[in-house]
Amino acid sequence: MRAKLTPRGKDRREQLLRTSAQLFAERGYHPTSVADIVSALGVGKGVFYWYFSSKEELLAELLKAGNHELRKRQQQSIGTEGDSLRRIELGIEATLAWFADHRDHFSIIQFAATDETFAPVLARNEQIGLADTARHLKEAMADGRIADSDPDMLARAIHGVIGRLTRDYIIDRGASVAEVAELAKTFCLRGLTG
Amino acid sequence: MRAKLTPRGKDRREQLLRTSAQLFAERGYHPTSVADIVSALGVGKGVFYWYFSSKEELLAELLKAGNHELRKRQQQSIGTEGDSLRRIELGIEATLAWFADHRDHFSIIQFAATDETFAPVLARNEQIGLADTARHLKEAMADGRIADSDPDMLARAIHGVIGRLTRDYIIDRGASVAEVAELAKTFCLRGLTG
Amino acid sequence: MRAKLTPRGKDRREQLLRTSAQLFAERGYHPTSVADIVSALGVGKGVFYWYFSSKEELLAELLKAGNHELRKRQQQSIGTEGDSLRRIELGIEATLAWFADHRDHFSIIQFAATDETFAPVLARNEQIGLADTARHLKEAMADGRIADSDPDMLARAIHGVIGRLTRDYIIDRGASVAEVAELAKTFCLRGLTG
Amino acid sequence: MRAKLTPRGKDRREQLLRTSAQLFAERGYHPTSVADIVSALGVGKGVFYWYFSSKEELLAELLKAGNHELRKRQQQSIGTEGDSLRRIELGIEATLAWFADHRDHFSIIQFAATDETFAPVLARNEQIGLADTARHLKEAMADGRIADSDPDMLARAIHGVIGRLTRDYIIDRGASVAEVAELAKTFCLRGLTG
DNA sequence: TATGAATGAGTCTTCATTCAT
DNA sequence: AATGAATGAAGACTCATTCAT
Repeated sequence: MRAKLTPRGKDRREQLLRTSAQLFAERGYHPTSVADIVSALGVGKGVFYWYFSSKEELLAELLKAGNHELRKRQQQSIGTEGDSLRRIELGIEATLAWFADHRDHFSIIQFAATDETFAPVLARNEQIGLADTARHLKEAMADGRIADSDPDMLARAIHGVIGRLTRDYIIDRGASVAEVAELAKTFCLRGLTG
Repeated sequence: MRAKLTPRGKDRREQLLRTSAQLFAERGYHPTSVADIVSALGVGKGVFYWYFSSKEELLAELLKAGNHELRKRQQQSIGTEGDSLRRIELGIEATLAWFADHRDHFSIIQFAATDETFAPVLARNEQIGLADTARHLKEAMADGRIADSDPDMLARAIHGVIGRLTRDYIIDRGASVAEVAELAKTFCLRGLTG
Repeated sequence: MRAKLTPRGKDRREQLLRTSAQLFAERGYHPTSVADIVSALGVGKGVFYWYFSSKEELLAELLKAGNHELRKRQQQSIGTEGDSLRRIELGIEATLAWFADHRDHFSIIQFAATDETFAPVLARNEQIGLADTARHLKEAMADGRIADSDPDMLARAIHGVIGRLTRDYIIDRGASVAEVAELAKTFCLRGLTG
Repeated sequence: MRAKLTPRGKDRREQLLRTSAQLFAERGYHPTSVADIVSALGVGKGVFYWYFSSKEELLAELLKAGNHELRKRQQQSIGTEGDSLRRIELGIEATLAWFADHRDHFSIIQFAATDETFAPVLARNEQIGLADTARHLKEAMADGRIADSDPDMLARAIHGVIGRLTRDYIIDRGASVAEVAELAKTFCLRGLTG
């Protein structure tokens, strides 16, 4: 991770990130060699190692950047909404919508989850997302909107629903976000409120 | 997949299956070499290939056998229970309990999901589980116990909850099955009935 | 090579020889494993090593036995023919005819020629065949039927013609022996007599 | 088959080709491992795979390049000779002479003939050589220099003679080209003209 | 910045042969 | 005589990474 990059250098870096993400999603991380990546861009192998110190670092970068974007989208979507449960609904929608636009990212996360190496990055990402959800849940409990219960476990249950429906419908079948979001919101909100 | 195996041969095969599952779960599939597996058993490399035609076949075998066992447990647990929603609850409990006893299997499934090679086996396994759940849901809808909705999508939502809580609590933290099952059942049942 | 074999034992040995020859011809010597051979016969691996001390020995056996048969056929064909040149013609015909009936053997010889291991057996076989031909040639020279020349080199030239036409027409295209023999005899006899 | 090679790269490629040819000829194709090849050059194993995608490809390359050279030599030797039969004689001589200078190549062809994998390349090479010879034969027939007969079969008979004498005298005994060519030419020309 | 070349440990798999029963 | 099981050396090939230019 060089500190200073010329504009051209930034472009190259972006190119590498984009191309890798695509290839990783298509073929998987291990089956995609550094040689594949650079040759897809028509450059020499040195280029890769000029911008990234290793293949692992690149994936970590991808993971971090993706999560950053996802969260931005969630926050934009939630905006200043005052209702805690409504915030959860908006978050669900935003998440599905973002993955619909960034399908590559899903498979990458999926893989990273099976490799100890990426546990730290992934854990941090998840922690952030869970904390967001849990915050809304705690507020809803404090307001008596939902019964008292373990907010962390509930947050994980909700993320489980989102993750599974995203994979099965958004990624695998290219279903419409609205349709899936509808069921996801209903199921989760009822699950919380009873 | 040799047709005839002497008792001794069956034992060896089981040993290989067990040992592999353990190593795959600990270090991951790729990082575990065939050499690691056989040397853990203190036998020659050829032994592996006497019982399995490839490392891939071994994993597929593990996947199939595991799912078979899981389903057996679910069926035993459900027994002749007549109430459709209660059957779902029993299924949730049985699943968490089985994974608590077979943590290795969870990481193996997780990995397999990231490798195209195993998509067919995995798809078949999932399909079976989903169909079981969807059947109960359809019955509940027919009986007016829950509102009409897409039973397949609901089944996947439920499996999403179970999968996530299993991973985060049963596998990662060794939490008690009862405790997790309690929340999972409540969340899912409310999610269905509103 | 066990000294005494029961009648049943002799059969087994023959079966092994026949099956091996066929498989070697179809797939090649190296690509055919001992496992392939015994499993084609539906017997255990021990059987193979009961009758042959090694895969190599089996091939050598095949080579020797085949050559023995070929020569028998040539001799039967030549019988008591008094004319030396006519004897060469009869030999050519008999050789083509024998290979037409034993195509497997041709590929086996072909392979053996590329492996140092079998050089001795092959050399011995060739030597015998060449000596037969050379004897007729010497007689023809002594009788003034053909010009004096190196009988060994001439014999090899004749064998070159036979070998090549056998491969290209008898083996590869299943051409009729008569047709090929016609040209072979004409070409060789003219080559000798001018 | 990398498209771009620096001068240094071209050298390496040539070295690999040369070294492999030598080792294949000495020990045979299968007994020569890629490890043997690279260690004979004192380089790492990856070098081999930088220039050739497989051991097979290397051999195919060798076969093609060799045949190309041989044919060049034949054409140079024949030049603008107008007499069809004389062209055949010149071709015979050139072939023996080329193999005398490239003995390695002979064993390589010999081996390749026993492995289905190389059948296509070999077939193409042979086809070219046979077509050349057959062309001269047809001309000779048209001119009434030799009797009408199957030109393809005759070409194969001639190649049979050349192949055999090359192997037995040029390769195995290092005999003088002139001496062998003399008999080969006489035998074949007489064989044709009667 | 970038390239082509090189490294070499590590992977899966094959197979002739031997052994215990 | 015969079987299923086991051995283990050897082979082709991959690939992240480094280096000389």
